[in-house]
Amino acid sequence: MRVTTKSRYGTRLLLDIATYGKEKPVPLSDVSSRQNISLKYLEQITSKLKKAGIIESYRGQLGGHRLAKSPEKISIGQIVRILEGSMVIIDCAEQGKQVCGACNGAGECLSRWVWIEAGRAMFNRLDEITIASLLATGNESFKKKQKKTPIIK
Amino acid sequence: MRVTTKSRYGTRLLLDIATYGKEKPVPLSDVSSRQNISLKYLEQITSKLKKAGIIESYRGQLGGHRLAKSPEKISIGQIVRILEGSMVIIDCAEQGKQVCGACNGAGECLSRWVWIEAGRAMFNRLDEITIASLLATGNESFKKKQKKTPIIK
DNA sequence: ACTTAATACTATAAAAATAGTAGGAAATAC
DNA sequence: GTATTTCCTACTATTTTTATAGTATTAAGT
Repeated sequence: MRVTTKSRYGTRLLLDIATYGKEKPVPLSDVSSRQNISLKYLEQITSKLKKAGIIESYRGQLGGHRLAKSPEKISIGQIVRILEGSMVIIDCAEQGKQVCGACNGAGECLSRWVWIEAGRAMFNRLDEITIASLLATGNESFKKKQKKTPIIK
Repeated sequence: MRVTTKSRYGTRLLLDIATYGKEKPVPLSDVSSRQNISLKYLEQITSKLKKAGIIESYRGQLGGHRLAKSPEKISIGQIVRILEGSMVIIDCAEQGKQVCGACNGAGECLSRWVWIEAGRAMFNRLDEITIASLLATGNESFKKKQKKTPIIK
């Protein structure tokens, strides 16, 4: 169980655009070299973010991407929902989807609720964190936590 | 991003054992037919749960598995930690693991904290839910919802 | 002792998801 | 017209997940 690179790269992409895109659109080639992420892969990510109204894009020379909303209004929860393939912890727990056949047997319906809860807890937290809050306060609160996590090698 | 079948089957397995294993050990063949999960796959899951001290196993005829702890002391968080391949949301956010190279670049260290938070929020919730609490609250409210519907594994 | 029913272990294979590439078309600035 | 950029679609490689298979071991019942 892990957040895929789409969400992780997407978050870094938006942090990058938020940081460097105040004056002018940020081209992906810049993001690619700063973040060390494949240009072509970034293109796929921006495509989704654009369709979802998170960023706006400009073609041609001097083109690039910028945030379509203020960083306060972009939560990590949104980003993950947009970029992650299967949104919630298990497919059949998603809204509107059919309940799985195993629900007939003992246990699955009980446990299905658990995964809904797990996803809810995670997204509740992720919805509290925004691009703005990350840029503003994330740096310091992170540095404190980082001391607790030993860096090996 | 999804919880794998290991955790989901594992939870159902333990619910099953908790339900049917009060008197005698529960053989996996029973669990397999009740839960409609491959016997061989269940064997792999029990192996991990046994090593982690969640269940105890008995070979031979009349053998099977039973809980090694009281159901109150088995949380879903534990189960997921034991059965899920990459425990936390991203590998490099796990305790004791090397921080990824991208942390040197802008953004990743900021965002890395996010995924740690996400995992923390999820596990905090999952640690509150136990096999016992599931069985206690679940039996009435969830068995009603069971319907015959398409199978999603 | 022999049969049966179970776990234990290790290896392998099939399927699905993830991660990344490739090539070219369209737009825009100079 | 050229350089730089997004846009779009398809493809491929890799990894992870999800099993299956086969054999060995253990214990109970007869």
